[in-house]
Amino acid sequence: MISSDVLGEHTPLREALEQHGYRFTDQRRAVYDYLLSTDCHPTAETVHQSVRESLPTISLGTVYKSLETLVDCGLVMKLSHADGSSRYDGNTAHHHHARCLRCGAVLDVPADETGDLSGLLGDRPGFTTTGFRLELTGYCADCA
Amino acid sequence: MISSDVLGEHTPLREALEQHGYRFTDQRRAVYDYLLSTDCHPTAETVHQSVRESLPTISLGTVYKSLETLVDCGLVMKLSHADGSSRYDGNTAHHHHARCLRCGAVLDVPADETGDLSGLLGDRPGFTTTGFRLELTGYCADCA
DNA sequence: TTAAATGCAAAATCTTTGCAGGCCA
DNA sequence: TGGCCTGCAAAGATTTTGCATTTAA
Repeated sequence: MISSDVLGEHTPLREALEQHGYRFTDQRRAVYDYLLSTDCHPTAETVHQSVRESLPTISLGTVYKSLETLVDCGLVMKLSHADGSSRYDGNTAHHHHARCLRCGAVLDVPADETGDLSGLLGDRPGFTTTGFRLELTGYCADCA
Repeated sequence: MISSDVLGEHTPLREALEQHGYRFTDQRRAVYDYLLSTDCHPTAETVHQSVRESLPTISLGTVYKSLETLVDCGLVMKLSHADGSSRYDGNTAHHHHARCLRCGAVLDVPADETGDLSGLLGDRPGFTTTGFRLELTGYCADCA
């Protein structure tokens, strides 16, 4: 297949994949592009349906494999919600999530809006903390 | 079935169930007792296997239904982790979780060990925060 | 050229649901 | 006694896996 990357637009993705020993493919690019293009936090199924608009032959299995590859490269975060479903987030800037208890929507919350939480990191008895995940719960503007 | 609750030991559970319009049953009691007895955060399957030691005929379906009932009563928390699996926690005191990135163990972290995070609550543009869930990630003592 | 990735479909998991019979209130 | 709850099994949903074919490097 002829890549549309002739102008070098996807160099960061290409380099991240190469660094982890993966190949650059149209499927992985399409999945990544879609995650970057949206603020929502789609399920694998949603990713599949959306990516099929530009790549009609991509299979759901490949979407799962591509997502796993991107997570392994650190380009994408895998989230899990209280309802147990897995969702994916292509926004790698440090941020948290706010989940509406009524409608289930998930919004991004920039880290600088929550104050300095770096005190959470470091050693405590029995556990060395290298990171954390924070999910705010409450009500979005529409449901408040 | 003859209840072993003749001494009133399970009054809190009984009252919580009644308050929400549910009946008190041996299956629900056994599931709840098991969650209170352990510090780990078991999956539904683990709950089933453990509860069967005292209640050999309980089915996995009933375990799922009992867990859902207990969650609805606010007696149990349903957790979901980055790996997508659902787990359950019978510790209702305010606490956070620390998940080991290597072995997957989940430890409880008392809220008073993480400093005051109450500043996270309240209104921000577009979202009213009523609570939050914090998961520390890092390495447990065995894996550090 | 060749090892890795894809597409497809089957399999494996995990969770929910429907129903006949049993049990709590 | 009446209606909720259980156990069972089947269905549904989600995710993984195996393999022949295709493709990136």
